[in-house]
Amino acid sequence: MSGDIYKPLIVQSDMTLLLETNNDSYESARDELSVFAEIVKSPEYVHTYKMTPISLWNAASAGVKSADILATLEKFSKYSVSETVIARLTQIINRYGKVRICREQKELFLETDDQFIMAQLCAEKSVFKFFIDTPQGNRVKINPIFRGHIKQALMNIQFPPEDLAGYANGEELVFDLNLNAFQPRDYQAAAVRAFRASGRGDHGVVVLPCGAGKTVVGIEVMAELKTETLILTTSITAARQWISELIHKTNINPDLIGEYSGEKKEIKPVTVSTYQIISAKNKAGEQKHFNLFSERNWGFIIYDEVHTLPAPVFRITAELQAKRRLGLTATLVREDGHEADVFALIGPKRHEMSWKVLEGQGWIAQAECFEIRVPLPDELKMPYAVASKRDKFRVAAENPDKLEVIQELVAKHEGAHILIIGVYLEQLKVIAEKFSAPIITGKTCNRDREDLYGRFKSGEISLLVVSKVANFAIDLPDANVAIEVSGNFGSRQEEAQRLGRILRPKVGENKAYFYTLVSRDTREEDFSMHRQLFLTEQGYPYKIIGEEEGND
DNA sequence: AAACACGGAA
DNA sequence: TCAAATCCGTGTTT
Repeated sequence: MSGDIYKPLIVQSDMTLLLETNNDSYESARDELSVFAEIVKSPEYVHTYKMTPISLWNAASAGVKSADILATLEKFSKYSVSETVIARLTQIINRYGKVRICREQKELFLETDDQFIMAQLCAEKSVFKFFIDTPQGNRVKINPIFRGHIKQALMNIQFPPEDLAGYANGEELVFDLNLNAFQPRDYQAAAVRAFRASGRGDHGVVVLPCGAGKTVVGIEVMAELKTETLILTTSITAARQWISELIHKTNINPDLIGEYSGEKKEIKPVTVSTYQIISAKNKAGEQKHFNLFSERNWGFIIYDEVHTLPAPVFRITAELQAKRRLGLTATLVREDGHEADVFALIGPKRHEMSWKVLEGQGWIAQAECFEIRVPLPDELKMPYAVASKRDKFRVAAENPDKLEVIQELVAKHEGAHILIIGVYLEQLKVIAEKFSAPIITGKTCNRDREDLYGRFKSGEISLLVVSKVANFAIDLPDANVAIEVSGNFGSRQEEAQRLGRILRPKVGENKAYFYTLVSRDTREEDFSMHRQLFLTEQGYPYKIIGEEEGND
């Protein structure tokens, strides 16, 4: 355990990890650290990771032991790991599963092997208010109605429970996969196995990059469970995508598949709905559309894009703990810190596939990311300086000198399919005009959108300007170059989504390019850095261009 | 019925 | 932090 200053890692006693990026073992260290730590900062030479309770519990739920983590830290660390870190780490990891929820016939119990923990729970009002009996030895009867609430309460006091109480079986639905139409991929099958893992499985989250076929994972699980299923999505477009995938990839009679949305109110053995309609309230202010949950005996619930769950859906999910449930997402990070609710109410992360691994296997295109820093023109320096804090961002984002850079990039990638993505309509209109390219905004009607998508796909149009619709529309066509001219503050998942647009495998050279333009020495740089965190964690370094005067 | 327009929500 | 986008519900027109 003697120190070795040529290793890449420094483990600090506040549970943060500093990783040098220009070290030979940087990449293997990054891959191993991401199992139990989250990246928080990614400037050029040293990346900062943090071991949080949730990141550690996710690892613990996958069977990682504190000794494994310690071994990884020792393997990469310059100096021996401090006692404080070892103690804290072990303490957090060991808490996972110390408390279990178990079933005996129709009754639910909270169980622990440790009488001191039981004593502690009995002293915690937020927890003991759900007890419906006095503890017998190391277990206590709880009210099944509050299975979700008690899990949230236990999370709050840092005792993430392991839920072994099982599920109510839903109505049977017999069908098979249509294996003539598609071939399940190895990693999708691995995700299904990890989710189903006997005993503790059938609730939890699967993390897969955009374009890796998350719906296929959901459909494969459905084919194993063979029960009536409710699928919740973020938009109508996504809902319809699920429906058409289900029709294409299974032999379920299309009459048995329904859409429950603002337009249609079908409740069928397989029903696809949106989070919004579930969150809708009536005049009295209480949950409308609750019949969606009570009308049929669902055996399985799929949460698409689980990182976007709105608060009301968490409330409902808390009541649905006896249902099998699968969360799907490309990124578990939320800017609002509701990861704990996802962990408590949906379940732990069961499987994660990194973008880099998929890239290596050729399932997604190889991507190169660049951040190009464009100086503010002199005439905007004064307006920027005097602008209020919140206007500064807009001034920087709309830097007109970005136009020239776009020009260069477009020239460089002649013949490519180029997508220009931005937030501010005014700016986008100027760009569209300059390159006489069509523009798609929220106002563009569906017919025009489809027409433009079609012409872009066929190659008739090589340049398309899109606004925030790019974040929602999942039917955007393939492109191999994306230029981001302005982004939405620090949203990490937005960045991930946008990169996802260009990652679908390409014919010929399987490569894609992603450029993000920011004004140099402005607040835009800070936000841009935050957005990139997620991608850095996934192994996509940004090359920064234009840091010094006389850039290219 | 289906297609649209508008306001509210979060 | 903003601006722009979504969906839902209701009401009106074809």
